Amino acid sequence: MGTIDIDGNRQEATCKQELIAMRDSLEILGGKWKLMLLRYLSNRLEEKNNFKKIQREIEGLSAKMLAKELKDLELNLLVSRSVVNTKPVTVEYRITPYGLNVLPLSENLVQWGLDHRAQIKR
Amino acid sequence: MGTIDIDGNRQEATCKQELIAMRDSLEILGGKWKLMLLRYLSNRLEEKNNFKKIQREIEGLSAKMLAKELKDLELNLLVSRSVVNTKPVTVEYRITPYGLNVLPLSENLVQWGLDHRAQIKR
DNA sequence: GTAACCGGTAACCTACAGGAAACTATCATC
DNA sequence: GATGATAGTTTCCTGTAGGTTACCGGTTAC
Repeated sequence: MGTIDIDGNRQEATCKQELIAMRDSLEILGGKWKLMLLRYLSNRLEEKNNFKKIQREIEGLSAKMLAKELKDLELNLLVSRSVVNTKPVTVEYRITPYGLNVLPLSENLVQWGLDHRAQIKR
Repeated sequence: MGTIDIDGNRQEATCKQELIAMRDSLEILGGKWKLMLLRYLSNRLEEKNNFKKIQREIEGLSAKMLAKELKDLELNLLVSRSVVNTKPVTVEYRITPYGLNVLPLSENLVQWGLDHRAQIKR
């Protein structure tokens, strides 16, 4: 029945889990291009987003990084990849319904960044 | 009166600014210890948070990194540093009122991390 | 047959983040 | 005058994120 020890441990565990969760988020979303890709895809739900098209439209993004970031996002179920039987073969990337959950977070980051820039200018 | 060109440019600029703002946020808050430090300080508003005390209580955090992260946070007005005339001299770090604005964002990251861990387990 | 498109991969390189350990300087205590 | 506390700094080292360039295998169009 909740000795100080047990409560202490439980609270500490929860706190550690929170920190782990926070690092998870930063690790999974924190690459140079990941959030940018998710925002890009979320703005183009109706389009066919092929590998080359994405690379062409996001300036500075190399094939290697694009492939890697997309793989990471796919592993985390945030993006889906499907090969289409066109000639030559094309691959379509889409943000998943689950991936759309990242958008509020991304909006918060944008907002904080904008506010902060204003704050620092003072 | 809003030609296509003007609207197009305005929208593009806004979009770019959003991406810049997002990267700003990740850069400023994205170090290994920064958000952790802010959470730590926000949980100890009543205490005197000296350098050594912080270092002792956050496991794995070296003096070098602590000094660096605190400096960065101070530059961004998120943390305040004040030297106290004790013997030997002590330094008190506090999260600023402005710094408290980061907490909702941090909570969102924690929540997303927790949710995501649950999602991946399935 | 050769040039151009697709979706990548492989090899190499650099810069920076971050860790470990030793060191500095000041003051207090014993 | 040695020990230990304060708050850092300095030096050295390593791992990795990310960029550059070249390349591959398949298909179509000229």
